[in-house]
Amino acid sequence: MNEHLRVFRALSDETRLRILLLVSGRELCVCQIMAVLGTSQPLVSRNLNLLKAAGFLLSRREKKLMFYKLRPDLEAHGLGFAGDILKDLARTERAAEDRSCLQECQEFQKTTGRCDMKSFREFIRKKKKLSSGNGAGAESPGARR
Amino acid sequence: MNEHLRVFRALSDETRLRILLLVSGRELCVCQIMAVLGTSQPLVSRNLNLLKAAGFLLSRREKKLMFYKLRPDLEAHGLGFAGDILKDLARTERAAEDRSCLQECQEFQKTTGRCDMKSFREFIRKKKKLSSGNGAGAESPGARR
DNA sequence: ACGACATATCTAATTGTGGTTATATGATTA
DNA sequence: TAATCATATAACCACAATTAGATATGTCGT
Repeated sequence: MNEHLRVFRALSDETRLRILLLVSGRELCVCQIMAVLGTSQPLVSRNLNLLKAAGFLLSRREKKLMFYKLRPDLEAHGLGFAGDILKDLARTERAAEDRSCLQECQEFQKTTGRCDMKSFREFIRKKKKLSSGNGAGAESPGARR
Repeated sequence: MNEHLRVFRALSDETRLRILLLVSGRELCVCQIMAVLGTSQPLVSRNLNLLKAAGFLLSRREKKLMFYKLRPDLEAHGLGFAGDILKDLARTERAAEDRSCLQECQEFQKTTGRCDMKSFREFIRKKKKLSSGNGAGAESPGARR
C-alpha cells in the first residue's frame, strides 16, 4: 500500500508542486530550478527524485546538465482532477512569483552566458540581498510550511 | 496554495485510502466504517471529514445514521491517474481484508438486526479477541503506519 | 432523554521537511 | 590521466506537521 501512497505524497508538498509547475510545458535543468526556488542543490535533487520516482517527471542528460520536464503523456490526459488543481495553482501568487523569477533567472543567464551552479548561486545571493533590503520580502523568517 | 494541498494530503494517508475504497461503489454509515477499521468513532469522523472537505465524499442523513459514499461524478471521469491507483489499491491484500471484514460486519448486522455504535463496538471487540488468540493477527502491537 | 455523529482537546509517537555537509558518480575538459 | 563540474545520494540535525488514541462535549434527529 505504501507503494501507492508515494504517488500522492509526492504531490503533498508545496516545494514539489512549485517544481511541477515550473517544469510543466518547459524543460529546465537542476541549476535553474535551484535558482528559482532559492535553495540548495541537494534539496532540489531530493525533491526532483521524489517526483520522478512517483512517475511525474522525465529526465534527460545533455552534456553536463540534467533536464527535467513533466511527463507529456500526463499533461495530455490522465491527470484528472489533479490537473485542474495544477491549473488553479498556476494562478496562485506564488506561482506567478516563480514564473517571473524564472524570467529574471534566464535573463541573468544570458548576461553571464553561463548555466552553472556557481553563477546561479550568485543569482540567489543577489536576489536575497535585494528582498531583505526593502520590506517587500515575501518570507517572514519564522514561517516555514 | 495550502488550499490545494489539502486535496492531495487527503489522499496521503492509508486510513483515508481504506475509507475511500470502502465507500467507492457502496454507501456506508459511520458505524459500519468504524467496525471495519476497528478503531474509534471520533477517528473515523475526523478522517471522513477530511475526505469530504477535500471533495471526495458525499454524505446523506437517513434517520439517525449518516451515510457516506464516493462522489459518483468523480468515479465516472476526473479521477485520472488517481483512479488507476485506487484500482491498484483495490487489489491490495489490505483492501481484500477490509472487504471481507465488511462482509462479516454486515452478516453480524443481520444477526443482531441492529446498526448502531454499541453493537459494532462489540463486533470489534470480538474480532480483536479472535485475532489475538491465534497468531494470524496482521497487526504487531507497535506497528503504526 | 437517548442515540449517532461531529468537534475539540490533549498526549505521545511517527513522519516529513528543510538545511547542511560529505561524498559518490558521470561527463567534460585541461 | 588528472582536474573540474553538475548532479545524485546519504547522513545528520532541528523542527513542524500529522497521526492514533482517548476523553469530553456539542448537535441534531428520533
